[in-house]
Amino acid sequence: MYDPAMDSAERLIESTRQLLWERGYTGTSPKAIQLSAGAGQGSMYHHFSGKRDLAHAAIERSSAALRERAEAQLSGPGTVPERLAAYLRRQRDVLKGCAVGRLTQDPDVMADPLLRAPVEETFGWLRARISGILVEGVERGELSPLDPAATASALVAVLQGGYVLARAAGTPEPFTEAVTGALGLLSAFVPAP
Amino acid sequence: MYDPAMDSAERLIESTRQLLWERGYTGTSPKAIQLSAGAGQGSMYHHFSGKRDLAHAAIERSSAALRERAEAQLSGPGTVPERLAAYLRRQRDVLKGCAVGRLTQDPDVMADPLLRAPVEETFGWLRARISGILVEGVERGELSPLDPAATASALVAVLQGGYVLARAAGTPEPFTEAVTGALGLLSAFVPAP
DNA sequence: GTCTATAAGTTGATAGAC
DNA sequence: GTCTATCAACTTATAGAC
Repeated sequence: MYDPAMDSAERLIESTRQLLWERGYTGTSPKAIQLSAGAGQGSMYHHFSGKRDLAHAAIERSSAALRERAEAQLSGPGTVPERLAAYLRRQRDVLKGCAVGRLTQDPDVMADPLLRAPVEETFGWLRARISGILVEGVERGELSPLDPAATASALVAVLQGGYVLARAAGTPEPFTEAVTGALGLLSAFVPAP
Repeated sequence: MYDPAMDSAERLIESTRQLLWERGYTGTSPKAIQLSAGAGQGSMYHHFSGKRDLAHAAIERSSAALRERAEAQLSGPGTVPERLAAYLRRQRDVLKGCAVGRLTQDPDVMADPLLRAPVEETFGWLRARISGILVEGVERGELSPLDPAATASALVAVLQGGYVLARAAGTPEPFTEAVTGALGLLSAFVPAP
């Protein structure tokens, strides 16, 4: 993770982001962050008040990144079913899991309003965004009538649960399979051309 | 967790099971286990070789429990769609999450073949079991033809992802909503009576 | 079986020099 | 801004008494 092109504060945030992703909040020590960033204790405590402060910056960044990547696919060209398929089938580092979803399993993150807020907002936004797209699809006649909010939650859950199944299996295959299954079910709501 | 009706070894396993569920492997110390079980260090290291040994016993137990509860619903009465709905809608402590799925986020568990095996087996079994039930449903004419393996993975993913969304939101609602969405999509494959 | 003592290493910081 | 020293508490045991 050490990259001399970034300044210390930047390297510390990026290292924290990666370590939170891989090991969670409890599993990530200031020492490990400093080692990964190539920064000393003095540097870390100069730029940030402590582990919590660094984690906050890292979580905000991961949350923003998730939203940007999702929006890029969801606002793309094509019909609503095509846009949803593009989002679900997007290239992902499946075995690494979701940098934001992962944090929901960390009780210390969820117990801290400051750390928790970006996680809550991100999934709230994603479910609402996909629900809106489903409404759009029904209105345009690209989808048969369905419950938009419930279907949106199901689609987001398939991704988050797909990561769990893939990690359990040790291979990305169950993730891809779950996405295929979800799109197969959804295809029953796509009117014939 | 202290229950004088259980012996020390039993209380240690149950305490470990609960702590792994709530805080994960990294977040659970031998000291916390002993405190929760009302057992001393000597007792713990007499019955178990260490934290890993105790975690192994606890994970085996959680995995067996998940399979038993799932089988109870899945082998129940009714048509295939009814049995799947009964399983998906089963009463759950949603905000607590899944005791087995949670472990997939713990790198120390996934890196250890002994601790990882029960997790891998449990989800492998569950996906195969539901896939078999879907095959049964199609054969009986209770479901229109669909991809059984992919649909099974999608349904299990909806549950695991539902836990993630619920914890992110701080309320069980997104879990219930995701299940409703999944059953709504599946209902398009249930022939009219 | 359970208890207490001991210990080397880590955690998450603070203090003050440069 | 970054460095080194220091620190109290915790982690994950091991040893030996009872």
